[in-house]
Amino acid sequence: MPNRPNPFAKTRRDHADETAEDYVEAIADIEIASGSCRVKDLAERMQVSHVTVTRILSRLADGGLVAREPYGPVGLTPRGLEMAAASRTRHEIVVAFLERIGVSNATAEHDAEGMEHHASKETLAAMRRFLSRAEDVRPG
Amino acid sequence: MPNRPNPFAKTRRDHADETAEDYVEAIADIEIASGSCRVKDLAERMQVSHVTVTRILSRLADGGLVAREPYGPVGLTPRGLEMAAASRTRHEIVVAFLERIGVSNATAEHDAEGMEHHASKETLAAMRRFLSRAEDVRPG
DNA sequence: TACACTTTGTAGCATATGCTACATTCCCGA
DNA sequence: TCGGGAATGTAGCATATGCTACAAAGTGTA
Ligand SMILES: [Mn+2]
Ligand SMILES: [Mn+2]
Ligand SMILES: [Mn+2]
Ligand SMILES: [Mn+2]
Repeated sequence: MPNRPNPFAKTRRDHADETAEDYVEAIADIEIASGSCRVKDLAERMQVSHVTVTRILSRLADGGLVAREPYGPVGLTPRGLEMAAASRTRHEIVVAFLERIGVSNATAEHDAEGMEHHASKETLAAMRRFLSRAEDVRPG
Repeated sequence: MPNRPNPFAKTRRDHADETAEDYVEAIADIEIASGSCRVKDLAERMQVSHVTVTRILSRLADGGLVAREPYGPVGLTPRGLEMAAASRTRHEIVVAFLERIGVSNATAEHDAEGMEHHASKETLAAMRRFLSRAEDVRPG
């Protein structure tokens, strides 16, 4: 029953997972880019206050996705790492797909940030198929 | 500046418009399907309690999108009608597009309900182009 | 007409996510 | 080492969206 029979309820469920997915993905990104992730880095990335970040990180820590100690850097648990990897993969598929149908990179990044959370496995599979076919047809 | 320079902020803005867009679209749908739209119809459609619907309708009425009187049916103002038409058009484009890349109708309807709010003009234009081309290529 | 059922409204609670203002801690350079 | 700026934490407020429980209004049928 991945798709219970109401689109609006499904969208609400997608949104309930969205913050966790975006934050763990951002944490992984920032760790890779600059060695360690701080509250401040996330606040800048998300364009919210550090207060909002701190509260959300507490919840993610309670949920076993994030490792936190006061005034320390932000880390990911094994589960957080897993979710980050999956989120990044999905993000990349959606961005690549949008670009392939002719959307500019900037817009693709903007739209994908929201759309990615609503793309079901079936839709992601369709996007992947489309990308593969396009690669088959065009050389390089 | 339709795209201010942060994907997460853009996604939050998309979400801020989402409820209004979905509700006016639903109201228009229900009016067409059954002659008049009641609180109860919306609660069923959205799969939420009638309390949630009532509160949201009050806000939409304050915003000049919805016409309300106590215990009466739910109507749309001219602005509400406009928004409903635009929302429906966009919804149909996204659904048709997903189906065209091979997603089943049920999944397309589910995913589109969330994705539609994040599809920028540029992305919608790309989807439209894709649909037109596909129509050119395949007969019928 | 009267009563029962349905529908809508209201009170009050909960969670998630924003914010500013202020307190505390950390860290680096003098 | 210490003093000040940067980073983080906390208090308290706001909005949006969910809910249940109860109250009030509307509707149809006996
Ligand atoms: Mn995202
Ligand atoms: Mn969304
Ligand atoms: Mn929608
Ligand atoms: Mn819709």
